Amino acid sequence: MTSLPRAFYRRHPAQVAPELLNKLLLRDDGRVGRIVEVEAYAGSEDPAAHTFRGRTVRNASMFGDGGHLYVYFSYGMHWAANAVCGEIGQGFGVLLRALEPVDGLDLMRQARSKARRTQDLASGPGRLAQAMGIDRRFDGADLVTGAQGVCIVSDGVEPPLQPVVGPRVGITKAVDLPWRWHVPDNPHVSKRRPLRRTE
DNA sequence: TTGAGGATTCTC
DNA sequence: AGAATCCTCAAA
Repeated sequence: MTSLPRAFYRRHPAQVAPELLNKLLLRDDGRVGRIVEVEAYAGSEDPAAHTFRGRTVRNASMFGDGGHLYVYFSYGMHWAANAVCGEIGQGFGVLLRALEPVDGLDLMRQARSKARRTQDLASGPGRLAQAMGIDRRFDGADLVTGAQGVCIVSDGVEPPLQPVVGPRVGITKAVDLPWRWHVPDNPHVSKRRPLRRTE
C-alpha cells in the first residue's frame, strides 16, 4: 500500500481521473473500496463544474491544493466526494462515482441498509459517500497523508489499459465532453438512467 | 429576501 | 415517471 504523491494530483483532472481507476479509497475504520468510476471537472474551463463561476463558500475546498477532498451536499439528501486536482486556485477535481467494496463490508451495509446487493453499496456518488461514511466533516481532508481519516492509496493494481470513456452523468452543461471513465465490465459501476428521449 | 435549480437515489 | 428534500447563490 503506497499513498499517491501530491504531484499525482497536481495535474489536469482529465489526466488524473483515469489514473485513479483501480486505486483504493480508505477510511480509518477499515472500510476500503476500489475506485471503478470517475468524472473530471475542470474549473473555469468547464461550465458543468461547481467552480466554473469562481470561488464560493460551498466550493472553497475545490480551489485548494491537489490531493484534498471536496465534499458537497447534493439534491438535499446526498453527499458526494471529489479528489481535488491541479494547483491552488484552479478549482479542478475528480468526482468519485463508484467503488467496488473491498473491506469493511459490514460497516458499509450498516450505512446503506437500502442496498440489497453488494453492487448497490457504492455504485453512484451518493451511495459511495454513504457507504464510506463521508460527509461534511471530511471536506478538505488530506488524501495524501490521511490525517483526517480518509486517503487514497495504490495496492499495485494498475488502471485499466482501455477504460470505458464517455459523457458525464447528470449534468446539463458541457454534456458532450467525454470526461467519465470506468473500469470495463465491472458490476459496481453506477447504472445510468436511460436518457430522456428528446421529442 | 426570494426562488430556481441541482455532479442523486429510491419507489411506484 | 415522479417524489424526496434542502442548500446554494445570483438576482432583485
